[in-house]
Amino acid sequence: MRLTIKEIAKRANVSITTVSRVLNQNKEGVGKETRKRVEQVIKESKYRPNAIARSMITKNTKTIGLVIPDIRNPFFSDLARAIEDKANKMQYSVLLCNVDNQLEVIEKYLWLLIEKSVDGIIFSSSDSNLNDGVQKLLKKNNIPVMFIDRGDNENIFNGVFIDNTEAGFLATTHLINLNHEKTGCITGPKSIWNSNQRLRGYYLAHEQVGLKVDRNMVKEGFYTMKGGYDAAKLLLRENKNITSIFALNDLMAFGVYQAAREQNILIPDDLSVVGFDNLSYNQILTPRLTTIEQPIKQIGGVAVEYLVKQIEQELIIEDSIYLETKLIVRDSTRAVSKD
Amino acid sequence: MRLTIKEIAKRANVSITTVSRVLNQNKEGVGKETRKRVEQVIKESKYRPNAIARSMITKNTKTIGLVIPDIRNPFFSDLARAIEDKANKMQYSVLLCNVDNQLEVIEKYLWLLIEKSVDGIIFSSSDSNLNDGVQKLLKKNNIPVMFIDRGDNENIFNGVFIDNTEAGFLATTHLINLNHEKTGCITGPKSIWNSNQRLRGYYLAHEQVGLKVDRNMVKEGFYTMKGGYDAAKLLLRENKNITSIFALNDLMAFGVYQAAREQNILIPDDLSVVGFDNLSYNQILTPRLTTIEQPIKQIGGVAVEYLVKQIEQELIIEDSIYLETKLIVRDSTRAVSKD
DNA sequence: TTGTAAGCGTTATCAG
DNA sequence: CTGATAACGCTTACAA
Repeated sequence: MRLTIKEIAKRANVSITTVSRVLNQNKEGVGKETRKRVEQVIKESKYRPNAIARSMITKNTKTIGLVIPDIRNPFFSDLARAIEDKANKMQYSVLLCNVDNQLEVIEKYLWLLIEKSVDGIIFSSSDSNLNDGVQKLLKKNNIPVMFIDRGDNENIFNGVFIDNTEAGFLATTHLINLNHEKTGCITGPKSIWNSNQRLRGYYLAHEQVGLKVDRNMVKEGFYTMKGGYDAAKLLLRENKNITSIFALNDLMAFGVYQAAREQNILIPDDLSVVGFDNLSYNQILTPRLTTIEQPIKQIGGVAVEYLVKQIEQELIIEDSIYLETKLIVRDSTRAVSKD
Repeated sequence: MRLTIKEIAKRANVSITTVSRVLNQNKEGVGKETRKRVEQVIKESKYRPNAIARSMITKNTKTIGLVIPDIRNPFFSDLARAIEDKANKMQYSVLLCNVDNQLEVIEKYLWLLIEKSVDGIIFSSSDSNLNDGVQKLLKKNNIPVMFIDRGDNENIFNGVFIDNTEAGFLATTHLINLNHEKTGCITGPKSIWNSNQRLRGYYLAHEQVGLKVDRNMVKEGFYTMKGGYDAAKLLLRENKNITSIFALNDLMAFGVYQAAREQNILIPDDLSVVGFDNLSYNQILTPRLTTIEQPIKQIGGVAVEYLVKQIEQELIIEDSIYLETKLIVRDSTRAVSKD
């Protein structure tokens, strides 16, 4: 059986209270000699306090739930890593939940997280609205939640975001400034809010300079490589005069590269491409991809930080946090000569 | 405050024991009427039992720790996903631990997992030997451990593996059969056992046909894209007559593609490339990469399955499990004409 | 079928 | 400075 505080107390010839004090308070409450003896016994016995029992009293588990669509998506693995690092630094552990954007799975997991008494939840899912029941449950159980990347429409919970519209505008304007008048756009799933925002930026950028966007120029690519590939093929087939493509995430931009290569379309000579996310693994692409950088590490870090603030200071974060994006111009975009 | 079983008992006008019975046993022990009433109250109150309190009694947490180098490595995110899926199906949650192959971090995390009383651990790290103290601790606390991908030299714990030597042999033989007599090899870190095994397969394949391997033909690529890129450049510079490269994981093969493209070396015309892992995201590569398929999903699934077996049946798995690999021939390898 | 009570391993309260 | 003792919210004998 596992060692308990009781056994340590016995071995050190003190009360369990004293052992507990040694375990928890660093300075006061225990005589120097006693402390030394207890510490010695703890070390010798390789005793570790039972966090479960501790949680019963303290009402915290030092654990946060991370709810994301799929850890295999490199955007989310980058994010998960950032979150885990920061959480770890702040003495929290991370429970991983892949929910595939499925409402039932999300709901099931949230119930589980409640049962397991996580101290807080970091949440990112396409479904912009949490199931109503779960929402109330989270509120009722007073579990702090931070959204990242993808928000809830009703702003019941706060989060860490970027200005997707602005970023979409930025990327599109970059292409327009390069004289591209026929820019296709490959979007994420229609249900995902941030994709719609980025698309909105794309439209706004065109509007601002009086450019009209053809209906055929916008295709849904589902935020996947394959989706981007398929959408690019459609785009290239239906629009002979297309000169550039704005993919609303890097994954889909990869798909565009693939489609272009298959059709012997040269990037950037024949086609300029802009992505979104600046995933670490897009280094592999030749030519290097021009893209919007999301401060993923920072997003994760800030999310944890504010979540812990809410947890420990029982503070309510009034507003969502918005972090800056940046256009990173590399080699996949080039100016076209004006007609 | 959060609802407790006591409150539910009060509301349903029964004892907490009865509520507990309704919560846990599905068929017996409670009268039909009573059960119905209690279930009704539970539902209305949106009551969820406190898993922490339950764990105190039952001595299990329905949680497993997943210790891996870095979730951003697509091999490990594929694996993590597989593990999480299977664990979830078996009613377990997954605590994520990125340890970057650093011994202190590993040790710190294992202590944490012990404190948190995880029911079992799935472990993958380059450092082939666990710290001795931790090893004993795991044994002493009787925590089941399954290794995956990377084992411990001393076979103190079992795991799910592939035959890396055989797979390395297979891949190399494929190239040799294609008349490649000058095949470079890009390895993982020297400290990683599975890389050494794959390299051994590479040597064996050459030996078998009486081919000598030049010292310059083997470079360390550290299992990273950048490492593969650097190693490929070295390989190409130092060996003018090289006709193929075997990268000991796909990530490094990506780096080889990049280096080749930069030097206008055509794959497979000028250079054949074989990878290892068959990561889902290597679809992006043109030409499609010939590689060794690791049954990642199965590895994760089996690891969880056997871990849970150990946990629930308190069964000791006698031997490690070895799963089959497969050579997937695609477009990155081509025969060279014999001199 | 139902309920009483002990106990899981801690922390917190209060007394000595 | 130290120690008894009561909680925490459940499950599980054991009793009725």
